[in-house]
Amino acid sequence: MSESPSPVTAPVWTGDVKAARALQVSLAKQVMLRDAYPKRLATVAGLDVGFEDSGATTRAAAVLLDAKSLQPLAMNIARMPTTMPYIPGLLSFRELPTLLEALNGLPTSPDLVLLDGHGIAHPRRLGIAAHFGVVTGLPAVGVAKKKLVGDFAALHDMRGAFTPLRVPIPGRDPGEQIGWALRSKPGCLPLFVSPGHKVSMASCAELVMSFVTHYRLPEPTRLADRLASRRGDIDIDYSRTLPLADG
DNA sequence: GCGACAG
DNA sequence: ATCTTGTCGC
Repeated sequence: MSESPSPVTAPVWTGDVKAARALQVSLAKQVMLRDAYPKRLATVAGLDVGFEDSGATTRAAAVLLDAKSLQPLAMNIARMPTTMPYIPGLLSFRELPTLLEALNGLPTSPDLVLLDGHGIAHPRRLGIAAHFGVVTGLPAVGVAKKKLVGDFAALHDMRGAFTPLRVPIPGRDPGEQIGWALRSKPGCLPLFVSPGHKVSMASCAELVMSFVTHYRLPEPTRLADRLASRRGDIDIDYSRTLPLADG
């Protein structure tokens, strides 16, 4: 017998916090912490969410970039009615449905996805990037601007410096590492990077740094953030977009 | 009880 | 996240 392919299903908010947390514990077991993405990345996507109508509408932005030049190749915006409030630890139930719709609107599937929020650096090891990865099967990394859980030592104020983000474990001294505090830009607060799916702890920090130019945020997430928050537009390099049916 | 708390 | 003035530094 062959395994039934896991359906790409967005999480459904039923109002039951206990049930949502139980589902997270279950899905967290499906997270793959190994580098399972193309050695030579062709494309990388950035995903982020913003709100309209005072929060009544959830707006998700997806940007596809050339992994080498970091030039935008395509973008897509999706909107859905907001169905639940923000609850720390349950962010994916609020934003994932719209993010998946934005992703599906891209012309091609990316080799890697960067999301605004945490990967496994989460109370139950299933932040939005991990949840996204398990649900789509795509390699994903979480890039958060603030920590949700864990502690980290002082970090050098040098571009690219990173130190482990750990969570205590009764008994052992160096607790469990759940991610990294990354100084993507000197003089700026660090970013919190953690594996989402099919990406290893050992490589995720440097992987994210490979997408950072001179801003605090890596290009995929920075551009998606601008579109999601309508803080400006981005220039798509249509000359490199694969032609569709009739042009 | 008190502090923490992605977006 | 969103709102929104003032301020620091290259």
